[in-house]
Amino acid sequence: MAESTRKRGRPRAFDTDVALDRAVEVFWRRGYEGASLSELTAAMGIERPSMYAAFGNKEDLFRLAVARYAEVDMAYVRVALAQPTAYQVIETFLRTNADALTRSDRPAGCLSIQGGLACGTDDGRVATFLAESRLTGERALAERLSRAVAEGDLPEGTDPDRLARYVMVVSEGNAVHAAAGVGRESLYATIDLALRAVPR
Amino acid sequence: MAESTRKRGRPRAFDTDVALDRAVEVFWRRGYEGASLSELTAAMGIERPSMYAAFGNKEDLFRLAVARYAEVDMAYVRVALAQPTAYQVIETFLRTNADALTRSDRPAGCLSIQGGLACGTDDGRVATFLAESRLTGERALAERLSRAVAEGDLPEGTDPDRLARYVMVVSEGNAVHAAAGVGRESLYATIDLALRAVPR
DNA sequence: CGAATTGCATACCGAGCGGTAAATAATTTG
DNA sequence: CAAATTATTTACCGCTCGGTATGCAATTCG
Repeated sequence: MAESTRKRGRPRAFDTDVALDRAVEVFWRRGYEGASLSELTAAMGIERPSMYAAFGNKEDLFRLAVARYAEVDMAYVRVALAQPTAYQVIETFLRTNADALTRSDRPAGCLSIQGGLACGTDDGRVATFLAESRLTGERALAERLSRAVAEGDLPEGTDPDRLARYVMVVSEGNAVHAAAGVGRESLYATIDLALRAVPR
Repeated sequence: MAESTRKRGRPRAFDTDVALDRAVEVFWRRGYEGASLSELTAAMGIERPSMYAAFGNKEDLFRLAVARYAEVDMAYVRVALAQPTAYQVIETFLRTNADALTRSDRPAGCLSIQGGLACGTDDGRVATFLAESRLTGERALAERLSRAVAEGDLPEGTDPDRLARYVMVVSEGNAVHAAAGVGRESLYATIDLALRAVPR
């Protein structure tokens, strides 16, 4: 952010963003619980205490990883939301989402769903956090669609919340399929069908 | 199944199906990894060695639990597949699925998805198993829809595999939403929209 | 130059994990 | 009845988990 004024003490020997990207990948493949600190720190190229000093604890690291994921791997959402018409917003969102779910250089599927729908001993805090972060995306889409209704870009009486939820349902279902190995072209075919339900 | 001919040795002091139902619930709430043997056996009302003697190991127990889940908690699928028209098959499937995802006496969501999309050290065997079991359902639906195309119940040229996949995507997305606490009425609203994409 | 501050590496902690050995209890077979 | 068989109970195993105490290395401040 700001210019890094030289700090006292021994300088950090690794780049926190790079380390975070590595952590994203491990959490993505393994889920929150399935990712052990040993695998995480090995992938991040640092020792355990460095991770604790830099990021807090495992749960903190996961939340930061999800934030980084949203910034880097879900950049397509902002592009989609900027499309001129509601239909284009939805189509772009679903197709670029499918692309992201099936990138050959990334784990299949979506961190937000892979991360953990159900969890162990943490009283579901992680699952709740992920659900809320997905809901944030759903609300952003709903607001964009609401604007579209106001602008006459969607038929009068269209419920933007319901439409946004439907679009998210399709994207989440595609994420489940992608995690199971379904390929990009198949996801596209599903989207072709799903788009028939979008009012225009 | 068959009449239980008296067996030698000390008789089992618990009902395996009842115990399995309890295990289903724990796996459903916690996921495969999140469910510890301590919590499982406590819920099943038996000690650890009894579980190992009766079911094998944790992974075997999980597979049996999923089978039991398919038989008991997904009985609605068979009802849906038996509907007279393709549209009714799909609508019944999605609505009864939404009911199952939001039963007040059961965990929210779906064991097959909650169970674990990504897993830890087991090389994804559990995730693969769950994906295959979902695929079995998708194929059953595809076959039913294929018959519908042959019978002229769906427009000529309709691809039953794609349509089946779309329906499963909607049901899986709804499962993700349900796990996050979205209620039955909201799922119904999504289904109303989703059904607009179904050819008729 | 110290002195202070910060990060790194080794080695370790208690707890919980999945799984099991061994002794005992309940039943059928002869 | 005793022998054989099977289930249950208690206590335990080695391992890995997330997390940390401690001592050393690298840097800035005065």
